[in-house]
Order: sequence, then C-alpha cells, then structure tokens
Amino acid sequence: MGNKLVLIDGNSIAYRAFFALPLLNNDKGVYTNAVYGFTTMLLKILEEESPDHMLVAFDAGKTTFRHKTYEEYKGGRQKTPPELSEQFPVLQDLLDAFEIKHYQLDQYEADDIIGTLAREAEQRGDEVTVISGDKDLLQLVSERVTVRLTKKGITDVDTYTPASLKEKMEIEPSQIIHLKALMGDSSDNIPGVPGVGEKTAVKLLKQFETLDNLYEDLEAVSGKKLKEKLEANKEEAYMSKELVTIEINAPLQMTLQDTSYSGYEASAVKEQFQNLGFSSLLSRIEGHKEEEVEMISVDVKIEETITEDMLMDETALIVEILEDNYHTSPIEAVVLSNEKGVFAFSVEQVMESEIFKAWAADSSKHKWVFDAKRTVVAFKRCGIPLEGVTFDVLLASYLVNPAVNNHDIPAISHRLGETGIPSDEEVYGKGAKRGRPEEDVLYEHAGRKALMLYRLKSNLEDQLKQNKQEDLFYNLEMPLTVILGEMEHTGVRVDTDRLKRMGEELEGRLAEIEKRIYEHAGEEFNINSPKQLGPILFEKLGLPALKKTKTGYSTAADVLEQLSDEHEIIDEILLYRQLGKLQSTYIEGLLKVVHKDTGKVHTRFNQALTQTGRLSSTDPNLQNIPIRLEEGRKIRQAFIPSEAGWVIFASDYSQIELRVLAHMSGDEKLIQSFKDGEDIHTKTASEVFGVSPEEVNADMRRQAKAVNFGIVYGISDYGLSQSLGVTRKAAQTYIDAYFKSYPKVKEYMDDTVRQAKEEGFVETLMNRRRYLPDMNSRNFNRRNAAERTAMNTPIQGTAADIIKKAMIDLAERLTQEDLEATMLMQVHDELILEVPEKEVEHLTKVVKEVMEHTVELVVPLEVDHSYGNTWFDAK
DNA sequence: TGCCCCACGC
DNA sequence: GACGTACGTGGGGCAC
Repeated sequence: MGNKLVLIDGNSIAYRAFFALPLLNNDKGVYTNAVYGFTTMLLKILEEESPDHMLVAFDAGKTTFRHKTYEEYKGGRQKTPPELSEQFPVLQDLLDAFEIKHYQLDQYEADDIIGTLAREAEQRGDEVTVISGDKDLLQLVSERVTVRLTKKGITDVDTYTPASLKEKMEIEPSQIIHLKALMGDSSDNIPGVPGVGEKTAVKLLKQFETLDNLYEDLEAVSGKKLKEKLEANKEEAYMSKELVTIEINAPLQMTLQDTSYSGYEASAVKEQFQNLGFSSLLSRIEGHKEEEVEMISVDVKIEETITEDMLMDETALIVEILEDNYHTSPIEAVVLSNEKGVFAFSVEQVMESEIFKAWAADSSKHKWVFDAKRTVVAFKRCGIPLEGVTFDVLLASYLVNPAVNNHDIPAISHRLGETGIPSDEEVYGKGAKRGRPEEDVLYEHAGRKALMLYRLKSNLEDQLKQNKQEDLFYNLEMPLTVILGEMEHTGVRVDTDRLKRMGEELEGRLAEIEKRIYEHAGEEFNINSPKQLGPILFEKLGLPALKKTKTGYSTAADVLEQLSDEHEIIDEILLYRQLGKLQSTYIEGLLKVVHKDTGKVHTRFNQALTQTGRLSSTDPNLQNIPIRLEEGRKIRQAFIPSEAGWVIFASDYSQIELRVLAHMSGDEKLIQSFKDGEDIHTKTASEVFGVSPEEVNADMRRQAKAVNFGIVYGISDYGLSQSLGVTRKAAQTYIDAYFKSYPKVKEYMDDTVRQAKEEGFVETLMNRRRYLPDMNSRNFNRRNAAERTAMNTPIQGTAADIIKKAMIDLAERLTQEDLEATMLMQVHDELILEVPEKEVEHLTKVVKEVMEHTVELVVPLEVDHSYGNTWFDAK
C-alpha cells in the first residue's frame, strides 16, 4: 500500500494568500495575512487529504541554475514586498509547530524540489498531491500525481488529473512545457514565441504534439505570418522550454523518508495561533475540542408555577424553536433571565398562566429578545400577544455590522471572547440529526442564551450609540419588525385551484415541447441537465459553443438566444426552460408552502440579512414572483384577497433610487429632470447621445435605461456591456458620457469612494452602515468591486430606509384612519395591501400621502398605484 | 449534503 | 494589466 504524500509550493501559496487577503496585522503590528491565508489552506489540506507524508518547499533566494541559461529569467519582476518577506520566518515557525517539514535548496526553486520528490514517490507507488498557484506545475500531473491549483482566493482550488487537464486545456501533461515554450510566461519573463498566445499554442500542439515535430515540419503550419514568427524565434522557443522544465533530479539533501508526517501537538499550534491573533482558527485545531472549554455556569430554575416576582420590568426572553420556520414549528421552551435569576417553562405552562400573559401583554414591561419577529409571531400563534419588546439583539448586531453572517447569541458571544456557550447546532444537531434533546439539556442551553442575551444587550447598545444608529434601531428597525411580523402572520391568500389548473395546462405543454426537442435531437435526454444538453447542442448538432462554464458548455439563456437562428431546437429549449421554471418554482413550489389550516402563504421576511438594508423573503420568496413575461405574470392571478369584497392594492415608488441619487449628489440637471416630471430614461438618452428628447428613439431609450440601471446597481462596464450586448469599450463610453452630463453625480461617486477608503465604510441617509474591507486591497478586482459597492450601497440602502419608514408611517395612519386595509408584502420599492373595495379611494389618498412624504428629499418622491381582484390585476 | 448551473425579481 | 463583475431565493442535476 502506497503512502499519501502532499507537496506544497510554499512561495506560491504565500504569495497568493498575501495578494488575496487584506493586509492584516496582529496586535503586535506584525503582518500576518499571508500566514493566515496559508494556514487556512493548510488546515483544509490536512482535513481533506490526511497525508502521511508532507513537505513545504520554498525558493532559495535570488539566483538559480536557470539564470545561467538566461540571465533575464524572472527579470522585470516586482520585488517581493517587505510586508510579505517578513512573513516567511513566521510561516516557517508555524510549520514547525505543525511538525511539517519544510525545505529549500540553493540554486533551485520550490518547483524542482517538488518535481524531484513527486517523481520519486510515484515510482514507489505513492499517491502524490501537489498544491500550488503556478500552472507550470501541471507538467507533473500523472496517474499518481494530482495537482491542485488555487483559483480564487486561497482555499478555492482546481484539481488536475490527466483527464481533467485534457478537458480543461485540451493538452497532455507532457505538453505543458511545449505550450509554455511557445506562449512564454510574462510573469517569469520567459519569451516564448512573440505573438503566439495560449490559443495558437494549443492549436499548434494539437497538430504537431511537440516542439520538435513542429520545427521539423514547419511548412505544414497554416498562416504565413505565424510561420515566419516561429522560424525567427526557434531559439527562444527551445530556451523557453528548457526554462520551464522542472528539474526532477535536483540534488536534494533529504529523502522521502524525511517527509513522513504524523500529526501535531494541538497545544503547540494553539500557542502560535494565539501569538498571531488567529483566534478564529483555534476551533479548527484537532484536539482543541476535547480540551473542555469551561461552559458558562447557569442555574436554571424549573418552577411548577409562574409567579409575579419572576417577571421583572427588564427581562431577557428566549423562545426556543428548533426549526427555521416559526410559522409551523412548535415552541420547545420559554426561558427568562433577569436579576431574579434564570427561569425555564414549557409552552403549556405559559399558555395557562394568566400572570405570564398579563406580563407579556404589558408594554411597560420591557422584554429583550433575540429575533423579535420570531418571538412575537411564535407567541401569537399560541394566542399570547407580546408587547414591550424593546431590544432585539439580532437586529442590533445586524445594524452594527451587516457583513457578519451569524448574529446568533453564541456567535456574538464568541466574538466578544466568551466561548463558554455552544451553538444551537452543537446542542440540537443539524440536518436529519436535528432534534429535541433531553429536557435539562434544552433548558440549560436556552438558559445560557438568556443569560448571555441579558449581558450582550448593553454591549450592543454601546456600539449602536457609537455608530449613531440609535435612531435607526429604535425608530426604524424595531417598529418595523412588529409590522413585518403582522404581515407574515396575516399571510396572503392563494387560489390553489387556479394554481393547480395552471399546473395541469403547463404539464401538457411541457410534454409536447419535450417530444419536439427529442425529435430535433434524435434522442431522449434530460433537458434540465446542462451536462447532457451541452453535448447534444454543441457536438451532436454541431452548434457553435460561444461560452464555457467551469464544468462544460454554457447553455444559459443569453447564449442560446444568440443561436436562435441556427436551429429550431433552441427556441423550444428556451420555452421549455421558461415554462419549466414556472412549473417547478412557482406552481409546485408555491403549492408546497400553502399553509394547511389557513390556505395562505406565510412568508418570512429576513430583516437581518442583506448587505444593503433591503429585506429578503423566504418560504415562499414573494419578492421574485414573475412579472416580466406575460406567461409568468399570470402566476399573480393566484394571489387573491382573503375576503370577499376585498381587492389587492399595489403601490410602488417610481425611480426611487435615481431620485435618491439626485438628492444625495445634488446634481442640478438630474434634480430638475425629476422636478419637471420628465421621463428619466428619455432624458438620460438625450444627454448620453447628445440629441434632443424628441429625437430619442426606442432603442436609445432602452440603452439609456440600462445605463441608469447600471448606475443604480453599481455594475461595471463589463456588466453593462453584457446587458446591452455591446463591447466593453462602448459600454464605457456610455458611462463616461453619463458622468459628463451629470458632473455632480460623478463628483458624488468620487467623494463616496474617497470617504469609504478613509473610513472603511459607507452610510445611508439614516446611518445604515456597510464596511468595505477591500477598499484598499491590492487585488485589482476586489478593490474595484468594493469601489462599485461603495457607490451603490448608499443609494440602494437609502431607498430601503425610505420604504421601511413609509411602512411604519402607513401602519400608524391605517390605525388612525380606522382603515381595515392590511399590508401583505414588500417588494423593495413597492407595497402590496389587501383592502375592502369601499376603502380603496380613501386608502389611495393615505398611501400616496404617506409614501411620498415619509421623508422630504430635494426632489419629489412619486408613487404609482393600482388595484384589482388579484395581484395580476393590480397592474 | 453541498456545489454548480440556471432563472426569477428589484 | 489585473479575467470577474448589484442584491437576493430556489429548483434540478450530480458527485460524494
């Protein structure tokens, strides 16, 4: 039985990590980002590969034997930044703690050490895995040698075997050096044949297999220019080949035996991690778990009866529910924590206790909770109205930093250094294994959370204050969560019969289309599988493959649309996709979540998720019900009022983001456009194309609309070029023209980016915050994405703030004016209500007033409305 | 179970 | 030059 050997290209991985991660340093001011990235990769490798032999190879310094061949080898390369060089000794210390061998050899590169050991090991029958970021290493791939190259970041890798190499690059491992010989490598200053890139090189190698064959039969090369270039640069090509060939007989002063690896002492690594400030990695150290962390001690009192003295003015309240969906899952426990202690009850106990119910309904008794909406709705289902919820740890944590993806009590506690509290997953299990534990375990866990919540509250309060987010928290998100809870609890009536009829009709049509597709294809296959569809279209039917994905041919709609004229099957597939989507997601999916008892759908709005401040919606997602295509739009016919004589009423902001942009930038022209009530896309078109508004045709308006869309969503020139189907250059000219026409917008964007760079975050009108750690990244792509986010988030986030405030104001007005109308849904810039038909006129006035004046911007906010017997008819 | 591809909304 | 590109949710296929 062979061994399992892992060889790591130390320089390459450290380099990758350094450029992929922001320039972190620890509390001693020592840079650690490369070490950190390297370590995450290392931990992943140890987990995935469980090697019994291991080595990290490093480059040995400036010159190598290759410089004798070619003095300019690696010339012109940027000097290693000192911030990175200083991390190598740290990294080697850490490897020592892991008890992983590392090695370097004078005059040789890490590649050569790896090549030499890999060849020796595979001859011995070992399984070898090579980890690097350098494609040169691919020449080592064989039946026993797998090469894993970092792709994006450090832990995301592509795995290469002979088969996958052939598939991805269309060549054999042995041809890699020939490939490089022809195309060269600018990063190592390897010349290759000038004018020959990867595409040409692959083509040539497909024809000739090797460099020798190519030069023996140069006449067979098609293209005069190419022939000349090859002829003239023969020497360079052969020298390049020599340079990129990895030495497999390097004079190593070590043997394979020396690489044997048998794990590490957890304590040694832990110590290093603590020195480096890698607290988030501590939990990934094996043995770490066994080392019992001292749990927070909690004295949970389980009482027969609930008495007044347990129910104080300020009490942390935990309602424990095992499943995500609180509309359907039962309450497992109710736990209180306050100055009198921690008390646990069953749901039956609280439902029967008049004392508890009176306390719950008393708004002067302040309850602090985690996830107020969940808590209130769950109680409501049990017939217990809950008032006086004044602090939600979830919402507070979200406002303080929306980028954090886990705001639950154990996670927040961990971040504040309190590790003595296990996560829900650790206590209840996950997936199929999740279940209710023994009563005492359940109560103890909920008790710990209640106790921690009580402590966390003041910490979060401080952070809100520091960020000037108290108003946002207490007067926006907290009141809103109550309203959202009511909307969810109310639910939306669904006409299931209608959905079923639509489903039957679709089924028939899908079957017919399916038949026709099979006829066109000449065989039956799974149309829903891109993996099967790709070869049918691009091999069997010989259609041109315009785009590829990581795993094969792209069959995305935008690709297929370009092929529409080439073959009749294309339109059939597009239609099949369109109808199939309606069937699976919107007909079957919706029917699945209609509540048995109420005949309604009860979505859950996630108020603590998006990075911009928008809501999201799940089970079902009511924010992506089709509207664009008529066929899909009919799904909306199944959303109906819950009572006879009522109608669905929809009200949406017109161009809210662009109005926000006008306000925030102060651009006079943009402001005037809105004041004058102009058609904004036509106006933009006339500006961008330099014509009068009357001269703007439909296509110009369409393009201008995409530009406005791009401005609002912060897409790049590339994104705009994709949506317009023009070149990137053309897209960029549109963007430039836009900024030239609206100079204050450009100024505002630049200011926002500058400020984000300085402060590390951007803010909305109501002080919602988003941190942008990549703002100063040296990685071009990351920095660019961060800059676009900086420009976009204040706009989208402010729009989100505004509609949230409108909802609060509207809820209040509906009560004041004694209207029965009820809010049902929010879809980012629109509100959907149900309302008795006789109230429509009154409601129209109120909704318009509230939504248009919930904030006063320098431009008017405009609201359109409509109503009808179904959501479809409210158009 | 987790990832990929695809598709729906704003 | 940078080769990947708003924010979300969900379904089906597929490899493990």
